[in-house]
Amino acid sequence: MEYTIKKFAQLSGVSARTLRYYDEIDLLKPARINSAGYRIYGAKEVERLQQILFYRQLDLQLAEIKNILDAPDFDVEQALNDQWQQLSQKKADIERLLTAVEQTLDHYQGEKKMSDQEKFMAFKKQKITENESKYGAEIRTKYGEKTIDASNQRFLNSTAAQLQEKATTEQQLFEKLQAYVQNTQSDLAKEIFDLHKQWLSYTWTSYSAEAHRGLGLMYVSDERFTRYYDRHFVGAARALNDIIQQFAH
Amino acid sequence: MEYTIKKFAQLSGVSARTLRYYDEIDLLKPARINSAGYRIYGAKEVERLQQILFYRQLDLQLAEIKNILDAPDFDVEQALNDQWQQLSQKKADIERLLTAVEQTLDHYQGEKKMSDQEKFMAFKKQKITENESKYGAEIRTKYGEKTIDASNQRFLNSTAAQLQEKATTEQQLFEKLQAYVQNTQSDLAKEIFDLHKQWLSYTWTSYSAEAHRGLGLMYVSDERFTRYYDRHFVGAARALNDIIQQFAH
DNA sequence: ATAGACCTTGCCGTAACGTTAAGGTCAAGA
DNA sequence: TCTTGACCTTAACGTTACGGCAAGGTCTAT
Repeated sequence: MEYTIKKFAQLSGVSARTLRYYDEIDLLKPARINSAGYRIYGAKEVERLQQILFYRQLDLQLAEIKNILDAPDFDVEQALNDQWQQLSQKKADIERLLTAVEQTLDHYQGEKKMSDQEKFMAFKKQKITENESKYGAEIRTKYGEKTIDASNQRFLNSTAAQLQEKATTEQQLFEKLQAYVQNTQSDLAKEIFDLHKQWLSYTWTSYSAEAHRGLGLMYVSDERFTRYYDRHFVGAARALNDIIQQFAH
Repeated sequence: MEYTIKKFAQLSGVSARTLRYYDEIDLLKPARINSAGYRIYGAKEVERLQQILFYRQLDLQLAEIKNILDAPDFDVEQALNDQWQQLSQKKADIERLLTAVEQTLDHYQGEKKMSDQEKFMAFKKQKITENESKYGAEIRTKYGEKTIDASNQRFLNSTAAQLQEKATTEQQLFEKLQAYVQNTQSDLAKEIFDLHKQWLSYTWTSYSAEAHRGLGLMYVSDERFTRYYDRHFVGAARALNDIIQQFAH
Protein backbone atom coordinates (compact mmCIF):
# COMPACT_ATOMS: atom_id res chain seq x y z
CA MET A 1 0.00 0.00 0.00
CA GLU A 2 2.72 2.45 -0.94
CA TYR A 3 2.25 5.01 -3.63
CA THR A 4 4.46 7.32 -5.62
CA ILE A 5 3.07 10.78 -6.11
CA LYS A 6 1.24 10.14 -9.36
CA LYS A 7 -0.45 6.98 -8.11
CA PHE A 8 -1.48 8.79 -4.97
CA ALA A 9 -2.79 11.70 -6.99
CA GLN A 10 -4.86 9.46 -9.25
CA LEU A 11 -6.15 7.50 -6.29
CA SER A 12 -7.34 10.61 -4.50
CA GLY A 13 -8.31 12.79 -7.41
CA VAL A 14 -6.01 15.72 -6.69
CA SER A 15 -3.06 16.82 -8.82
CA ALA A 16 0.53 15.89 -8.16
CA ARG A 17 1.30 19.60 -7.94
CA THR A 18 -1.23 19.92 -5.13
CA LEU A 19 0.45 17.13 -3.21
CA ARG A 20 3.85 18.77 -3.63
CA TYR A 21 2.35 22.01 -2.44
CA TYR A 22 0.80 20.35 0.60
CA ASP A 23 4.20 18.88 1.35
CA GLU A 24 5.80 22.29 0.99
CA ILE A 25 3.41 23.94 3.46
CA ASP A 26 3.64 20.98 5.84
CA LEU A 27 -0.03 20.15 5.49
CA LEU A 28 0.57 16.63 4.23
CA LYS A 29 4.06 15.12 4.31
CA PRO A 30 4.85 11.88 2.49
CA ALA A 31 5.44 8.84 4.70
CA ARG A 32 9.04 8.79 3.54
CA ILE A 33 11.42 9.75 0.76
CA ASN A 34 13.08 6.88 -1.08
CA SER A 35 16.70 6.66 -2.15
CA ALA A 36 16.00 8.44 -5.44
CA GLY A 37 14.35 11.35 -3.65
CA TYR A 38 10.81 10.26 -4.61
CA ARG A 39 7.91 10.97 -2.27
CA ILE A 40 6.29 7.78 -0.99
CA TYR A 41 2.79 7.89 0.53
CA GLY A 42 1.08 5.24 2.65
CA ALA A 43 -2.28 4.42 4.24
CA LYS A 44 -2.06 7.06 6.94
CA GLU A 45 -1.49 9.73 4.32
CA VAL A 46 -4.55 8.54 2.41
CA GLU A 47 -6.63 9.04 5.50
CA ARG A 48 -5.22 12.47 6.26
CA LEU A 49 -5.81 13.59 2.71
CA GLN A 50 -9.42 12.46 2.95
CA GLN A 51 -9.85 14.64 5.98
CA ILE A 52 -8.17 17.55 4.25
CA LEU A 53 -10.52 17.16 1.31
CA PHE A 54 -13.52 17.02 3.61
CA TYR A 55 -12.68 20.38 5.12
CA ARG A 56 -11.48 21.83 1.83
CA GLN A 57 -14.88 21.01 0.39
CA LEU A 58 -16.29 23.37 3.03
CA ASP A 59 -13.97 26.03 1.56
CA LEU A 60 -11.84 26.33 4.69
CA GLN A 61 -8.39 27.79 4.18
CA LEU A 62 -5.54 25.31 4.17
CA ALA A 63 -4.00 26.99 7.23
CA GLU A 64 -7.29 26.47 9.09
CA ILE A 65 -7.38 22.84 8.07
CA LYS A 66 -3.84 22.43 9.31
CA ASN A 67 -4.91 23.79 12.67
CA ILE A 68 -7.89 21.49 12.86
CA LEU A 69 -5.90 18.40 12.01
CA ASP A 70 -2.75 19.18 13.97
CA ALA A 71 -4.05 20.70 17.20
CA PRO A 72 -5.87 17.91 19.03
CA ASP A 73 -7.90 20.31 21.17
CA PHE A 74 -8.70 22.76 18.38
CA ASP A 75 -12.29 24.00 18.50
CA VAL A 76 -13.63 22.63 15.25
CA GLU A 77 -17.12 23.82 16.01
CA GLN A 78 -15.91 27.36 16.47
CA ALA A 79 -13.97 27.14 13.23
CA LEU A 80 -17.07 25.95 11.40
CA ASN A 81 -19.12 28.71 12.95
CA ASP A 82 -16.56 31.26 11.78
CA GLN A 83 -16.66 29.72 8.34
CA TRP A 84 -20.44 29.95 8.32
CA GLN A 85 -20.23 33.61 9.26
CA GLN A 86 -17.73 34.33 6.51
CA LEU A 87 -19.75 32.51 3.89
CA SER A 88 -22.89 34.33 4.95
CA GLN A 89 -21.08 37.62 4.67
CA LYS A 90 -19.82 36.73 1.21
CA LYS A 91 -23.31 35.74 0.20
CA ALA A 92 -24.70 39.08 1.37
CA ASP A 93 -21.95 40.90 -0.52
CA ILE A 94 -22.72 39.02 -3.70
CA GLU A 95 -26.42 39.69 -3.36
CA ARG A 96 -25.65 43.39 -3.08
CA LEU A 97 -23.46 43.20 -6.18
CA LEU A 98 -26.15 41.31 -8.05
CA THR A 99 -28.76 43.99 -7.43
CA ALA A 100 -26.26 46.68 -8.42
CA VAL A 101 -25.52 44.89 -11.69
CA GLU A 102 -29.21 44.30 -12.26
CA GLN A 103 -29.97 47.96 -11.74
CA THR A 104 -27.37 48.95 -14.27
CA LEU A 105 -28.60 46.35 -16.72
CA ASP A 106 -32.20 47.44 -16.17
CA HIS A 107 -31.13 50.89 -17.06
CA TYR A 108 -29.32 49.87 -20.23
CA GLN A 109 -32.27 47.79 -21.33
CA GLY A 110 -34.64 50.50 -20.19
CA GLU A 111 -32.97 52.91 -22.57
CA LYS A 112 -33.29 50.50 -25.44
CA LYS A 113 -36.85 49.52 -24.63
CA MET A 114 -37.81 53.13 -24.15
CA SER A 115 -36.84 54.11 -27.62
CA ASP A 116 -38.46 50.97 -29.02
CA GLN A 117 -41.58 51.64 -27.01
CA GLU A 118 -41.63 55.22 -28.11
CA LYS A 119 -41.47 54.12 -31.71
CA PHE A 120 -44.14 51.56 -31.06
CA MET A 121 -46.40 54.05 -29.35
CA ALA A 122 -45.93 56.60 -32.04
CA PHE A 123 -46.70 53.96 -34.62
CA LYS A 124 -49.79 52.86 -32.76
CA LYS A 125 -51.01 56.39 -32.31
CA GLN A 126 -50.62 56.99 -35.99
CA LYS A 127 -52.48 53.81 -36.80
CA ILE A 128 -55.35 54.80 -34.55
CA THR A 129 -55.77 58.21 -36.12
CA GLU A 130 -55.39 56.65 -39.56
CA ASN A 131 -58.07 54.10 -38.86
CA GLU A 132 -60.31 56.63 -37.24
CA SER A 133 -60.20 58.91 -40.16
CA LYS A 134 -60.52 56.09 -42.72
CA TYR A 135 -63.14 53.84 -41.20
CA GLY A 136 -64.56 55.78 -38.28
CA ALA A 137 -66.49 54.05 -35.54
CA GLU A 138 -67.32 51.02 -37.70
CA ILE A 139 -63.98 49.36 -37.23
CA ARG A 140 -64.09 49.67 -33.48
CA THR A 141 -67.14 47.52 -33.21
CA LYS A 142 -65.78 44.96 -35.66
CA TYR A 143 -62.47 44.34 -33.88
CA GLY A 144 -61.62 45.63 -30.45
CA GLU A 145 -62.29 44.50 -26.93
CA LYS A 146 -63.81 41.15 -27.78
CA THR A 147 -60.68 39.71 -29.32
CA ILE A 148 -58.31 40.89 -26.64
CA ASP A 149 -57.85 39.10 -23.39
CA ALA A 150 -59.07 41.41 -20.67
CA SER A 151 -56.32 40.91 -18.11
CA ASN A 152 -53.67 41.18 -20.77
CA GLN A 153 -55.25 44.43 -21.79
CA ARG A 154 -55.16 45.72 -18.22
CA PHE A 155 -51.48 44.87 -18.06
CA LEU A 156 -50.79 46.61 -21.31
CA ASN A 157 -52.75 49.61 -20.11
CA SER A 158 -50.82 49.92 -16.88
CA THR A 159 -47.50 49.47 -18.64
CA ALA A 160 -48.55 52.02 -21.19
CA ALA A 161 -49.65 54.39 -18.41
CA GLN A 162 -46.32 54.05 -16.70
CA LEU A 163 -44.46 54.60 -19.90
CA GLN A 164 -46.63 57.64 -20.47
CA GLU A 165 -45.75 59.01 -17.03
CA LYS A 166 -42.12 58.32 -17.62
CA ALA A 167 -42.24 60.02 -20.98
CA THR A 168 -43.96 63.03 -19.46
CA THR A 169 -41.38 63.26 -16.72
CA GLU A 170 -38.67 63.04 -19.32
CA GLN A 171 -40.22 65.75 -21.40
CA GLN A 172 -40.47 68.08 -18.40
CA LEU A 173 -36.90 67.24 -17.55
CA PHE A 174 -35.57 68.32 -20.90
CA GLU A 175 -37.68 71.44 -21.05
CA LYS A 176 -36.28 72.57 -17.74
CA LEU A 177 -32.82 71.44 -18.66
CA GLN A 178 -32.86 73.54 -21.79
CA ALA A 179 -34.09 76.54 -19.82
CA TYR A 180 -31.31 75.88 -17.35
CA VAL A 181 -28.46 75.86 -19.87
CA GLN A 182 -29.73 79.10 -21.41
CA ASN A 183 -30.06 80.88 -18.09
CA THR A 184 -28.47 79.13 -15.12
CA GLN A 185 -30.70 79.15 -12.06
CA SER A 186 -29.82 76.95 -9.14
CA ASP A 187 -33.40 76.32 -8.06
CA LEU A 188 -34.07 74.96 -11.51
CA ALA A 189 -31.10 72.64 -11.14
CA LYS A 190 -32.59 71.03 -8.05
CA GLU A 191 -35.90 70.61 -9.84
CA ILE A 192 -34.16 68.93 -12.73
CA PHE A 193 -32.29 66.65 -10.39
CA ASP A 194 -35.52 65.64 -8.68
CA LEU A 195 -37.18 65.00 -12.00
CA HIS A 196 -34.30 62.80 -13.09
CA LYS A 197 -34.44 60.88 -9.85
CA GLN A 198 -38.16 60.42 -10.32
CA TRP A 199 -37.59 59.35 -13.89
CA LEU A 200 -35.09 56.78 -12.63
CA SER A 201 -37.68 55.40 -10.24
CA TYR A 202 -39.59 54.02 -13.23
CA THR A 203 -36.78 51.58 -13.95
CA TRP A 204 -34.78 51.28 -10.73
CA THR A 205 -36.31 49.32 -7.92
CA SER A 206 -34.04 50.92 -5.34
CA TYR A 207 -32.04 54.11 -5.35
CA SER A 208 -28.35 54.70 -4.68
CA ALA A 209 -26.68 58.08 -5.01
CA GLU A 210 -23.44 56.42 -6.07
CA ALA A 211 -25.15 54.57 -8.91
CA HIS A 212 -26.93 57.76 -9.86
CA ARG A 213 -23.62 59.60 -10.16
CA GLY A 214 -22.09 56.69 -12.05
CA LEU A 215 -24.97 56.87 -14.44
CA GLY A 216 -24.44 60.58 -14.95
CA LEU A 217 -20.84 59.92 -15.85
CA MET A 218 -21.93 57.36 -18.37
CA TYR A 219 -24.15 59.95 -20.01
CA VAL A 220 -21.08 61.96 -20.93
CA SER A 221 -18.59 59.17 -21.49
CA ASP A 222 -20.57 56.53 -23.34
CA GLU A 223 -21.52 57.85 -26.71
CA ARG A 224 -24.67 55.77 -26.92
CA PHE A 225 -25.99 57.64 -23.93
CA THR A 226 -24.63 60.95 -25.13
CA ARG A 227 -26.32 60.51 -28.46
CA TYR A 228 -29.60 59.64 -26.80
CA TYR A 229 -29.55 62.73 -24.58
CA ASP A 230 -28.12 65.10 -27.11
CA ARG A 231 -31.00 64.23 -29.37
CA HIS A 232 -32.99 66.78 -27.41
CA PHE A 233 -30.39 69.51 -27.73
CA VAL A 234 -26.62 69.71 -27.96
CA GLY A 235 -24.93 69.62 -24.57
CA ALA A 236 -27.93 68.06 -22.82
CA ALA A 237 -25.94 65.05 -21.60
CA ARG A 238 -23.17 67.18 -20.14
CA ALA A 239 -25.56 69.61 -18.47
CA LEU A 240 -27.55 66.78 -16.94
CA ASN A 241 -24.43 65.11 -15.63
CA ASP A 242 -23.22 68.35 -14.06
CA ILE A 243 -26.47 68.63 -12.15
CA ILE A 244 -26.39 64.98 -11.05
CA GLN A 245 -22.84 65.29 -9.74
CA GLN A 246 -23.89 68.42 -7.90
CA PHE A 247 -26.87 66.97 -6.05
CA ALA A 248 -26.44 63.21 -5.74
CA HIS A 249 -24.94 62.44 -2.37
CA MET B 1 -7.48 71.77 -11.09
CA GLU B 2 -4.22 69.83 -11.06
CA TYR B 3 -3.43 67.31 -8.40
CA THR B 4 -0.36 65.46 -7.21
CA ILE B 5 -0.95 61.84 -6.39
CA LYS B 6 -1.78 62.30 -2.72
CA LYS B 7 -4.27 65.09 -3.35
CA PHE B 8 -5.90 63.04 -6.05
CA ALA B 9 -6.03 60.03 -3.78
CA GLN B 10 -7.66 61.98 -0.97
CA LEU B 11 -10.10 63.60 -3.35
CA SER B 12 -11.24 60.29 -4.76
CA GLY B 13 -10.91 58.07 -1.73
CA VAL B 14 -8.51 55.53 -3.18
CA SER B 15 -4.92 55.01 -2.07
CA ALA B 16 -1.88 56.49 -3.79
CA ARG B 17 -0.61 52.96 -4.24
CA THR B 18 -3.77 52.10 -6.16
CA LEU B 19 -3.24 55.08 -8.46
CA ARG B 20 0.34 54.01 -9.14
CA TYR B 21 -0.92 50.52 -9.88
CA TYR B 22 -3.56 51.84 -12.27
CA ASP B 23 -0.83 53.82 -13.99
CA GLU B 24 1.33 50.70 -14.20
CA ILE B 25 -1.39 48.60 -15.86
CA ASP B 26 -2.37 51.50 -18.13
CA LEU B 27 -5.84 51.72 -16.66
CA LEU B 28 -5.47 55.34 -15.59
CA LYS B 29 -2.48 57.37 -16.70
CA PRO B 30 -1.71 60.78 -15.16
CA ALA B 31 -2.33 63.79 -17.38
CA ARG B 32 1.40 64.47 -17.39
CA ILE B 33 4.63 63.99 -15.49
CA ASN B 34 6.27 67.15 -14.19
CA SER B 35 9.95 67.99 -14.28
CA ALA B 36 10.57 66.27 -10.97
CA GLY B 37 8.97 63.07 -12.23
CA TYR B 38 5.77 63.59 -10.20
CA ARG B 39 2.45 62.31 -11.56
CA ILE B 40 0.02 65.17 -12.21
CA TYR B 41 -3.70 64.44 -12.59
CA GLY B 42 -6.39 66.71 -14.02
CA ALA B 43 -10.15 66.93 -14.49
CA LYS B 44 -10.32 64.26 -17.18
CA GLU B 45 -8.56 61.81 -14.90
CA VAL B 46 -11.05 62.55 -12.13
CA GLU B 47 -13.84 61.62 -14.47
CA ARG B 48 -12.18 58.46 -15.68
CA LEU B 49 -11.49 57.37 -12.14
CA GLN B 50 -15.14 57.88 -11.25
CA GLN B 51 -16.09 55.58 -14.08
CA ILE B 52 -13.53 53.03 -12.98
CA LEU B 53 -14.94 53.13 -9.48
CA PHE B 54 -18.45 52.72 -10.78
CA TYR B 55 -17.58 49.49 -12.54
CA ARG B 56 -15.26 48.35 -9.78
CA GLN B 57 -18.17 48.66 -7.40
CA LEU B 58 -19.89 46.05 -9.55
CA ASP B 59 -16.88 43.81 -8.89
CA LEU B 60 -15.72 43.77 -12.49
CA GLN B 61 -12.09 42.90 -13.05
CA LEU B 62 -9.77 45.79 -13.85
CA ALA B 63 -8.91 44.31 -17.26
CA GLU B 64 -12.61 44.15 -18.02
CA ILE B 65 -13.07 47.78 -16.97
CA LYS B 66 -10.16 48.75 -19.19
CA ASN B 67 -11.93 47.12 -22.13
CA ILE B 68 -15.15 48.92 -21.38
CA LEU B 69 -13.55 52.31 -21.10
CA ASP B 70 -11.03 52.01 -23.92
CA ALA B 71 -12.92 50.19 -26.65
CA PRO B 72 -15.63 52.58 -27.81
CA ASP B 73 -17.75 49.83 -29.32
CA PHE B 74 -17.27 47.37 -26.49
CA ASP B 75 -20.47 45.56 -25.59
CA VAL B 76 -21.02 46.81 -22.04
CA GLU B 77 -24.35 45.06 -21.78
CA GLN B 78 -22.77 41.75 -22.64
CA ALA B 79 -20.05 42.37 -20.08
CA LEU B 80 -22.63 43.11 -17.42
CA ASN B 81 -24.59 40.02 -18.37
CA ASP B 82 -21.43 37.93 -18.02
CA GLN B 83 -20.78 39.53 -14.68
CA TRP B 84 -24.31 38.71 -13.59
CA GLN B 85 -23.80 35.12 -14.62
CA GLN B 86 -20.57 34.86 -12.71
CA LEU B 87 -22.02 36.40 -9.59
CA SER B 88 -25.03 34.11 -9.74
CA GLN B 89 -22.72 31.13 -10.07
CA LYS B 90 -20.70 32.30 -7.08
CA LYS B 91 -23.87 32.75 -5.10
CA ALA B 92 -25.01 29.23 -5.91
CA ASP B 93 -21.60 27.89 -4.92
CA ILE B 94 -21.72 29.70 -1.62
CA GLU B 95 -25.20 28.45 -0.90
CA ARG B 96 -23.99 24.92 -1.48
CA LEU B 97 -21.08 25.51 0.87
CA LEU B 98 -23.37 26.99 3.48
CA THR B 99 -25.59 23.93 3.57
CA ALA B 100 -22.55 21.69 3.74
CA VAL B 101 -21.17 23.62 6.70
CA GLU B 102 -24.59 23.65 8.32
CA GLN B 103 -24.89 19.90 7.93
CA THR B 104 -21.56 19.39 9.59
CA LEU B 105 -22.44 21.81 12.35
CA ASP B 106 -25.84 20.17 12.81
CA HIS B 107 -24.05 16.94 13.24
CA TYR B 108 -21.60 18.28 15.81
CA GLN B 109 -24.40 19.91 17.73
CA GLY B 110 -26.62 16.90 17.19
CA GLU B 111 -24.06 14.78 18.95
CA LYS B 112 -23.97 17.15 21.88
CA LYS B 113 -27.72 17.63 22.02
CA MET B 114 -28.26 13.91 21.73
CA SER B 115 -26.36 13.16 24.84
CA ASP B 116 -28.10 16.00 26.65
CA GLN B 117 -31.45 14.78 25.46
CA GLU B 118 -30.62 11.27 26.44
CA LYS B 119 -29.76 12.44 29.89
CA PHE B 120 -32.93 14.44 30.01
CA MET B 121 -35.03 11.52 28.84
CA ALA B 122 -33.40 9.13 31.24
CA PHE B 123 -33.99 11.61 34.02
CA LYS B 124 -37.63 12.06 33.06
CA LYS B 125 -38.21 8.35 32.78
CA GLN B 126 -36.75 7.87 36.20
CA LYS B 127 -38.93 10.61 37.60
CA ILE B 128 -42.03 9.07 36.12
CA THR B 129 -41.35 5.65 37.56
CA GLU B 130 -40.40 7.24 40.86
CA ASN B 131 -43.57 9.23 40.98
CA GLU B 132 -45.65 6.32 39.86
CA SER B 133 -44.33 4.08 42.50
CA LYS B 134 -44.48 6.76 45.20
CA TYR B 135 -47.79 8.45 44.57
CA GLY B 136 -49.53 6.33 42.00
CA ALA B 137 -52.44 7.65 40.01
CA GLU B 138 -53.20 10.40 42.48
CA ILE B 139 -50.48 12.71 41.29
CA ARG B 140 -51.50 12.40 37.67
CA THR B 141 -54.85 13.98 38.34
CA LYS B 142 -53.32 16.71 40.50
CA TYR B 143 -50.77 17.91 37.93
CA GLY B 144 -50.64 16.92 34.32
CA GLU B 145 -52.36 17.96 31.12
CA LYS B 146 -54.16 20.98 32.52
CA THR B 147 -50.99 22.93 33.26
CA ILE B 148 -49.31 22.24 29.96
CA ASP B 149 -50.08 24.07 26.79
CA ALA B 150 -51.53 21.59 24.35
CA SER B 151 -49.66 22.58 21.21
CA ASN B 152 -46.41 22.74 23.08
CA GLN B 153 -47.13 19.26 24.32
CA ARG B 154 -47.74 18.02 20.80
CA PHE B 155 -44.43 19.48 19.72
CA LEU B 156 -42.64 17.87 22.62
CA ASN B 157 -44.32 14.59 21.82
CA SER B 158 -43.29 14.59 18.21
CA THR B 159 -39.74 15.60 19.07
CA ALA B 160 -39.65 12.95 21.73
CA ALA B 161 -41.01 10.40 19.27
CA GLN B 162 -38.34 11.27 16.73
CA LEU B 163 -35.65 11.08 19.34
CA GLN B 164 -37.04 7.74 20.38
CA GLU B 165 -36.87 6.46 16.81
CA LYS B 166 -33.37 7.78 16.44
CA ALA B 167 -32.31 6.19 19.68
CA THR B 168 -33.86 2.87 18.60
CA THR B 169 -32.07 3.03 15.27
CA GLU B 170 -28.84 3.77 17.05
CA GLN B 171 -29.32 0.89 19.43
CA GLN B 172 -29.93 -1.53 16.57
CA LEU B 173 -26.91 -0.13 14.82
CA PHE B 174 -24.60 -0.88 17.68
CA GLU B 175 -26.02 -4.32 18.32
CA LYS B 176 -25.38 -5.30 14.75
CA LEU B 177 -22.03 -3.55 14.74
CA GLN B 178 -20.90 -5.55 17.75
CA ALA B 179 -22.09 -8.76 16.12
CA TYR B 180 -20.21 -7.75 12.98
CA VAL B 181 -16.84 -7.18 14.66
CA GLN B 182 -17.09 -10.53 16.43
CA ASN B 183 -17.96 -12.42 13.28
CA THR B 184 -17.52 -10.52 10.04
CA GLN B 185 -20.44 -11.01 7.66
CA SER B 186 -20.73 -8.78 4.67
CA ASP B 187 -24.53 -8.80 4.57
CA LEU B 188 -24.49 -7.47 8.12
CA ALA B 189 -22.17 -4.66 7.00
CA LYS B 190 -24.68 -3.43 4.45
CA GLU B 191 -27.42 -3.51 7.07
CA ILE B 192 -25.28 -1.47 9.41
CA PHE B 193 -24.51 1.02 6.70
CA ASP B 194 -28.20 1.45 5.94
CA LEU B 195 -29.01 1.88 9.60
CA HIS B 196 -26.36 4.56 9.91
CA LYS B 197 -27.67 6.34 6.86
CA GLN B 198 -31.16 6.18 8.31
CA TRP B 199 -29.85 7.42 11.63
CA LEU B 200 -28.23 10.35 9.79
CA SER B 201 -31.56 11.23 8.21
CA TYR B 202 -32.81 12.35 11.61
CA THR B 203 -30.35 15.23 11.62
CA TRP B 204 -29.37 15.77 7.99
CA THR B 205 -31.89 17.37 5.73
CA SER B 206 -30.14 16.12 2.61
CA TYR B 207 -27.70 13.31 2.03
CA SER B 208 -24.29 13.32 0.38
CA ALA B 209 -22.06 10.25 0.19
CA GLU B 210 -18.97 12.46 0.38
CA ALA B 211 -20.14 14.08 3.60
CA HIS B 212 -21.04 10.65 4.93
CA ARG B 213 -17.52 9.40 4.30
CA GLY B 214 -16.05 12.56 5.77
CA LEU B 215 -18.12 11.97 8.85
CA GLY B 216 -16.85 8.41 9.13
CA LEU B 217 -13.31 9.70 9.04
CA MET B 218 -14.10 12.13 11.80
CA TYR B 219 -15.34 9.24 13.92
CA VAL B 220 -11.84 7.82 13.96
CA SER B 221 -9.82 11.01 13.86
CA ASP B 222 -11.65 13.31 16.25
CA GLU B 223 -11.41 11.96 19.72
CA ARG B 224 -14.71 13.47 20.84
CA PHE B 225 -16.45 11.31 18.25
CA THR B 226 -14.28 8.32 18.98
CA ARG B 227 -15.08 8.57 22.65
CA TYR B 228 -18.79 8.81 21.94
CA TYR B 229 -18.81 5.73 19.74
CA ASP B 230 -16.37 3.71 21.74
CA ARG B 231 -18.69 4.15 24.71
CA HIS B 232 -20.66 1.25 23.29
CA PHE B 233 -17.64 -0.98 22.86
CA VAL B 234 -13.98 -0.55 22.07
CA GLY B 235 -13.29 -0.29 18.37
CA ALA B 236 -16.84 0.69 17.50
CA ALA B 237 -15.79 3.97 15.87
CA ARG B 238 -13.18 2.31 13.66
CA ALA B 239 -15.48 -0.55 12.67
CA LEU B 240 -18.25 1.87 11.77
CA ASN B 241 -15.90 4.01 9.69
CA ASP B 242 -14.62 0.96 7.80
CA ILE B 243 -18.18 0.08 6.83
CA ILE B 244 -19.01 3.66 5.82
CA GLN B 245 -15.94 3.92 3.60
CA GLN B 246 -16.88 0.60 2.04
CA PHE B 247 -20.45 1.47 1.09
CA ALA B 248 -20.76 5.24 0.74
CA HIS B 249 -20.33 6.17 -2.91
C1' DA C 1 20.66 75.03 5.85
C1' DT C 2 17.70 71.75 7.56
C1' DA C 3 13.51 69.33 8.93
C1' DG C 4 9.44 67.23 7.52
C1' DA C 5 6.20 66.13 4.13
C1' DC C 6 5.91 64.46 -0.18
C1' DC C 7 7.44 62.06 -4.38
C1' DT C 8 9.85 58.22 -7.16
C1' DT C 9 11.06 53.19 -8.45
C1' DG C 10 11.73 48.57 -7.01
C1' DC C 11 10.72 44.55 -4.66
C1' DC C 12 8.45 41.19 -1.44
C1' DG C 13 4.07 39.14 0.10
C1' DT C 14 -0.68 37.58 -0.46
C1' DA C 15 -3.79 31.91 -1.80
C1' DA C 16 -3.53 27.84 -3.90
C1' DC C 17 -1.99 26.06 -7.04
C1' DG C 18 -0.98 25.63 -12.94
C1' DT C 19 2.61 25.57 -16.05
C1' DT C 20 7.08 25.23 -17.85
C1' DA C 21 12.04 24.23 -17.81
C1' DA C 22 16.13 21.65 -16.83
C1' DG C 23 17.68 17.64 -15.32
C1' DG C 24 17.73 12.87 -12.69
C1' DT C 25 15.46 7.80 -12.27
C1' DC C 26 13.29 3.64 -13.64
C1' DA C 27 11.38 -0.30 -16.31
C1' DA C 28 11.04 -2.42 -20.65
C1' DG C 29 12.11 -3.52 -25.27
C1' DA C 30 15.75 -3.93 -29.27
C1' DT D 1 23.66 -2.78 -23.13
C1' DC D 2 21.59 1.04 -24.90
C1' DT D 3 17.73 3.70 -25.61
C1' DT D 4 13.12 5.37 -25.11
C1' DG D 5 9.33 6.98 -22.69
C1' DA D 6 7.13 7.56 -18.47
C1' DC D 7 7.95 9.23 -14.24
C1' DC D 8 10.31 11.92 -10.64
C1' DT D 9 12.84 16.15 -8.64
C1' DT D 10 13.56 21.37 -7.63
C1' DA D 11 13.16 26.05 -9.15
C1' DA D 12 10.78 29.73 -10.80
C1' DC D 13 7.21 32.56 -12.91
C1' DG D 14 2.17 33.80 -13.39
C1' DT D 15 -2.29 34.53 -11.45
C1' DT D 16 -5.37 39.48 -8.73
C1' DA D 17 -5.22 43.98 -6.87
C1' DC D 18 -3.03 46.00 -4.36
C1' DG D 19 -0.30 46.85 0.97
C1' DG D 20 3.92 47.77 2.88
C1' DC D 21 8.62 48.85 3.07
C1' DA D 22 13.23 50.65 1.72
C1' DA D 23 16.42 53.75 -0.52
C1' DG D 24 16.79 57.87 -2.41
C1' DG D 25 15.19 62.42 -4.74
C1' DT D 26 12.09 66.97 -4.27
C1' DC D 27 9.62 70.68 -2.25
C1' DT D 28 8.31 74.10 1.26
C1' DA D 29 8.76 76.56 5.42
C1' DT D 30 11.44 78.15 9.05
